[in-house]
Order: sequence, then C-alpha cells, then structure tokens
Amino acid sequence: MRYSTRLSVATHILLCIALLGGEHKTTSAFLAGSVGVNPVVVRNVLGQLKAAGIVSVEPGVGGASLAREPERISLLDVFRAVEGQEGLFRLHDNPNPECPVGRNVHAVLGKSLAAVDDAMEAQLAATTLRELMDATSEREAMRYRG
Amino acid sequence: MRYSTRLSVATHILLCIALLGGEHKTTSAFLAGSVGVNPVVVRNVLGQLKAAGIVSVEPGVGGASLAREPERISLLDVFRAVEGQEGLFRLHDNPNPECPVGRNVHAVLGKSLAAVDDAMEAQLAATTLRELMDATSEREAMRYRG
DNA sequence: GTATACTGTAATGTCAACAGTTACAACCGA
DNA sequence: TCGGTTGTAACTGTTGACATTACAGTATAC
Repeated sequence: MRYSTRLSVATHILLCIALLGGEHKTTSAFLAGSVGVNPVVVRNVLGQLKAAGIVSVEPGVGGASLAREPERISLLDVFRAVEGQEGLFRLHDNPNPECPVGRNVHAVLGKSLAAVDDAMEAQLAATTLRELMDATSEREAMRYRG
Repeated sequence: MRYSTRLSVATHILLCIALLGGEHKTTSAFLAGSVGVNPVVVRNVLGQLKAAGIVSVEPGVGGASLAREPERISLLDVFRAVEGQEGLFRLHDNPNPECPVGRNVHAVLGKSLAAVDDAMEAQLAATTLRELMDATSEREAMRYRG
C-alpha cells in the first residue's frame, strides 16, 4: 500500500502558485487545469495547506498565494499538511500477550519503525520548494536551448 | 494513507519461527495464534516470504523455518517480500503538458521522492532479524528480573 | 493404503480510504 | 445586486486490506 497522490498534487499546486502567480490569477479552476484533477480536489488540498500556514487563499475574490518564502517550505511541511502526522507503518492489532514474542513485538518493532519514519522525514525536510522551483525553471530553459 | 500491517505481521512470524521454532512446530495455526490473525493470512505471508527466499515451508508435514541466518535477514528484505518494490509515493496521473509546471513536475518531484525512498530503505536495511530477536529476549529477561 | 494434519490457493464478504463529481451556501469586488 | 470564487457536504465508483470458508494437494504415521 502506498501513499495517495496528495503530496504530488499539493506540490504541483505550490509550484504553480510560486511560478505562475505573477502572470495568472491562481484560482482553483486554473490550478485544476494544470494538475489535471477536479477543482474541488484543489480546493480541499488548498484548505489543508492553508490550515498548515503554507498558503493564503482569498475567499470571494479568488486566488491563492504562498504564505511564506519558498526557501522556508519543505516537502516535509507539505507532506504533514496533506497526509497528517501518523507514522508510515501500522502494527497489527492483536498480538497474543501470552506469547513471549506477541507481548514484545510492538515495543521491539516499533522502535525500529520509528527510526524509519525519522529517516523518511529527514529526507523530505531536505528539499525545499525553492529547489523544486529552480529545477523546474532549469528544465524549461533547457527546453528552449535544446 | 499508510502501509498495511503486513510488515508487522511478517516480522512477528519470523520472530516466532526464530525464537520458538525449537520448542514448537511452527504451523500456520500456531503462528496465527500468536499474531492474532487468521491462519490463511499467515499462509499467504509465509508464501511471500518463501518466494523471497527468507523461509522454508514444509507442505504436508507442516512447519516453517528460516532459510538463512537471522543476521542476514533485514527488515528491508521482509518489507520488499510483503509490500513489493513500488515506491512509497504516487505521482498524480494527468499533469497538463501545456503548462510549464505540469510538463516538468514528474521529473522534478520524482527525483526528490526517489531520494526519500532510498532513505527509507537504507534505514530498513539497518535492522536485522537478529537484533529484533535479541531485543525480544532482553525484554523477556527483564520481565522476570523485575 | 488409508487416515490425519497441514499447506496452497481461490472465492467471497466486509470495511475503509481515495478520488471524482454535483450541489449549494458564504463571500467579495465591480 | 450580479458574477465569480471559495468552502463543504453528500453521493458514487474504485481499490486494497483483511477475515473467512472451502477444497485440492502433499507428506507422515499407523
């Protein structure tokens, strides 16, 4: 089982706002057209990003903008905003407490899996929106240079 | 969305085989009793572990055993056996190729997410079944020492 | 050789999460 | 007030996990 596409969608939205916000009014309909999903999906994701303090959305008039500099928005921030704080793995529910393995497996395995969670989050935190913006601009420039 | 409990179940099964295999015949029914799941679930997971070369299962007579030393079985081996090789994250399906963000987002974001996958796998690879066995034994010993 | 116990696997049912969509109230600027 | 937009609720289809039943295949014990 894998994560949903929400991190991917949210990152795409943020890149659009950051890179195209000057030229276009970034409404949910405009963003939905770039991402390729329903505008309601965009509005829901924007709601999560807004609750996390990553974007500001203008009700009524429409449009979204970054709430802080892209250098200070990491993939971990986005990930937590859209996927919540729960760990990556789930432990099974009913290990038998009368078995020497069953009564210890959650404690023993949980420690190792928490380390895996930490490693994943550290790597997510290592990428900022600014880097993704630059990489996108670079690829666009390549496109025209050949 | 999070992974299923299969890694947790599979690890529990392996610990039972490794630590209790001497005293008990580790049939799917016995293992199911410790893990707290249906015996068919155990047989399915054992089938995946067998396909990955981690355990041997005796058809007919019954019982499973490790196919190699616990020092050489890492959580990454178990993870790949039961969860497959797919990456952790999914990219959204239909970014708009006419948008400068849409036509680059998969390449740009995919690189960062691959690094996250690698970090997760490296941390999973850092824990062996032997370490989990020792930690379990240690906790059991604590139980009686007080 | 037959009974017994176990594995391997298919089929089915339930449940939860994701994602797409429609609908509509609330909001704001012209 | 009107038109465009956001914020949400509700409904639907799809997918995957997990539990369970059922049964064919296999190996040992007698």
